[in-house]
Amino acid sequence: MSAASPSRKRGVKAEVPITREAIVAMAFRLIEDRGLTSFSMRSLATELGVFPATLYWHVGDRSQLLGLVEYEWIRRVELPDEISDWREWMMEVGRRYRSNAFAHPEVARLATMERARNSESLRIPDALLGKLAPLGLNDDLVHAFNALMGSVRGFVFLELAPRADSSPQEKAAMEAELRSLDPDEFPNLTANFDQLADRALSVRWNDSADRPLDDSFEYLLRLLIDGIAAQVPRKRK
Amino acid sequence: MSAASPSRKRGVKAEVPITREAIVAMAFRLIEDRGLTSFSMRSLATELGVFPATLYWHVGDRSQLLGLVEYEWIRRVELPDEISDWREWMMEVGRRYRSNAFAHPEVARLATMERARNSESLRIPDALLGKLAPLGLNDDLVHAFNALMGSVRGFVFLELAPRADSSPQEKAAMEAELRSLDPDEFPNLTANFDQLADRALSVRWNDSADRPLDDSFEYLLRLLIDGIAAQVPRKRK
DNA sequence: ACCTGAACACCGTTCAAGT
DNA sequence: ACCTGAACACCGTTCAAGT
Repeated sequence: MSAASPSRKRGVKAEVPITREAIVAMAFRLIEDRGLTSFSMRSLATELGVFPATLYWHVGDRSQLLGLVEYEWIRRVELPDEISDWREWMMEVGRRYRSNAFAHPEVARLATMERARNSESLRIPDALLGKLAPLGLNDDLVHAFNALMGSVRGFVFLELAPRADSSPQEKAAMEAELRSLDPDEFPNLTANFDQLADRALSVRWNDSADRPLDDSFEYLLRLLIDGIAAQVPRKRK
Repeated sequence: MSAASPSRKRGVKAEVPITREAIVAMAFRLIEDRGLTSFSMRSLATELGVFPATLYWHVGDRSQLLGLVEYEWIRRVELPDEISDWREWMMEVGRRYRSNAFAHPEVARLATMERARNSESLRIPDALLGKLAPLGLNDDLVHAFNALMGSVRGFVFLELAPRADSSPQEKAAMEAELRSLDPDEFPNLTANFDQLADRALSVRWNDSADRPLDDSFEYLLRLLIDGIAAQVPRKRK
């Protein structure tokens, strides 16, 4: 149980060749299937039919491996080069980033939490900058960039956050707690409860996978992009 | 080394009385001083001169304890009840939330990552809703709420993220890497590098504590709040 | 009620040794 | 070059037993 099943003899190569790519692919699968918290180097090794130390030879250590998994995730986001209008382009990039996050929520959370230091992760920032720079925002260029990057990535991260520990009956307990808030302590939440129920951050009990905040995300993108557009001197609307 | 120093005898009370509050306060301090990653139930117990099992009697388990630490953190944000204008009120709440995060960055990261299920954490959402609801946004009420909550919390979280592993020479390596980006692969980043250097998400090497993105945060708040204001029917500007 | 002491089932990482 | 086997220094959590 502590290692490969038909335990190999010393120095004998594994039956399936252990490559860097195979390790990363399996790590991606395990994180997504069993959750980031229950992922471990040891369980990964067991799954590959190999001893833990083998992994260290191929991928350095745990945090380097997670960096490779991150890379594998962000790589999946394709840029919509066919869209010429900068506003539509940004909307679409936002949507694709978010779609990719929902397709692999556990890895997405990982990718937001750790610093993405791979230069591949600069592909999207570079493209975004390519759209922002020609607008003539001057000193606000960096702020528009930060506002977009921070809001979009941050929003999606918060959307995904509760996935962590939502057991069957935890949900019910949470719903009951939210439904029975004290109107004296939380007058506004209780007064507007029907509108918010399971549709607002901090007022949800289901996974975002079940009831995503699609419309709120679109609203946010519009707010940001229209706001930036309003500051563009007078080139195109 | 594995427990209290002058090792007490069985059943003898600790010299310093171990209360729930004392445990939470010490956990807060340890997380902030030594970082979230190196915090453990065992080190906390040692620091309190007590055996690990003692903690479990008082605070349940690790995740419940972290919930209490979270609560202790968010509690510190005071709402600016003296401000009547809703736009200024929201700007100020955003600033205070962010200030509190910078005052305790490690705990702030924790509080964003875990689900804050304490009802105290609904104090700010309730107050925000109290300002948004009278604006007459109708169906957009929930979206404006989500856009504000998600952007602000998400932005600050991303600002704080790289704190995790910034050693002395890691910074220099990162700066060097960013400064020597390939202009063919990243034409826009390299062309606008001076404007972005150490001031943009994904293009930083110093801690946000050293060079915070103050202006970008203000810009984001303005974008959001002005955007919402533009959709207010015609009550107040 | 409150705490000890030991145990259980895990971790990440290192390293000499094998082939 | 690549992998084993064992070891080191940790974890979170449980539980009978003590007072």
